[in-house]
Amino acid sequence: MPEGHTLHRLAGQLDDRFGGRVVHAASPQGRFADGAALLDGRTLTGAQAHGKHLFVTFDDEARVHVHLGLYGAFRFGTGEAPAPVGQVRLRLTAPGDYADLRGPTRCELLTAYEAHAVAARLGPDPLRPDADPERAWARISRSRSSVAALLMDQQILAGVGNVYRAEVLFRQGIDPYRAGRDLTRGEWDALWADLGALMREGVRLGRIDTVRPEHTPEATGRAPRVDDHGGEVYVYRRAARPCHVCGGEVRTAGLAARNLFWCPRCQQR
DNA sequence: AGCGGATGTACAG
DNA sequence: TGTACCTCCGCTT
Repeated sequence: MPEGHTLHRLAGQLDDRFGGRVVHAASPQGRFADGAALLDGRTLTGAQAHGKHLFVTFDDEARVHVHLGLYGAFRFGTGEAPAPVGQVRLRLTAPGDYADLRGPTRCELLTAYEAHAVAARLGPDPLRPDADPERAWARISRSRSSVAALLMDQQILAGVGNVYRAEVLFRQGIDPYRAGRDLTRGEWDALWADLGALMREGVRLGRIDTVRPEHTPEATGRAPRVDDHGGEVYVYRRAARPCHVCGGEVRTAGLAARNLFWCPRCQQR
């Protein structure tokens, strides 16, 4: 379930479980065998996320750069690690703890310099304290592209995916097809602030929950959402269903090879 | 049992 | 713009 919040949460979990410890690294599947061999027996010094990219640092300054792509995932376990089932790209173990990485689109060993270069290509990440929203606004406020496309562009904003895009535009009442350069400064400030709040909540809970208290199933009596991303949302994957706020029909359309969801009645600004 | 879609990205043309 | 990547899960049969 990888949007930016997932990677920040993973960085924290890797830090908690393996930070400062000597780890055993292996690639049961074999596709990261060379990298795992170089890391095996080293001390894992820390893990950081920048947008959807994860960097795990070791005592020789080498970094593992991981991008989960659409279906990559880490799974953590305690106790003795069981024999790997299926395709495990990277397994990290330390006494009493293990972590399995499956299905990433990238898992590679980088130098500190190369890792910095990867991060430098990304826009500001609402989850990072060092993020500078002015960098994103400078691009957005000059662009003729739709705000929906701009929010997903990792060189403009890092960490926002299809769920946060749909949900933040709904919460701010912004029509996804509006051009970036037609947004007001006030609208941008509200988008940035809301993304930060939503994504921090996502890190805390481990799921994407965007529905305000007054619109929750408990408050309105409607049936709670049950699906594989787990959270309560306004519009994401709710095409043709009634809007939680106005009761109108949620719409969907393709936009840059992704499915966009929005409520035309609530999002007219 | 098998199909298709998914919270993402990169590359071909 | 389309397709490949290569994993999981829900849905259909």
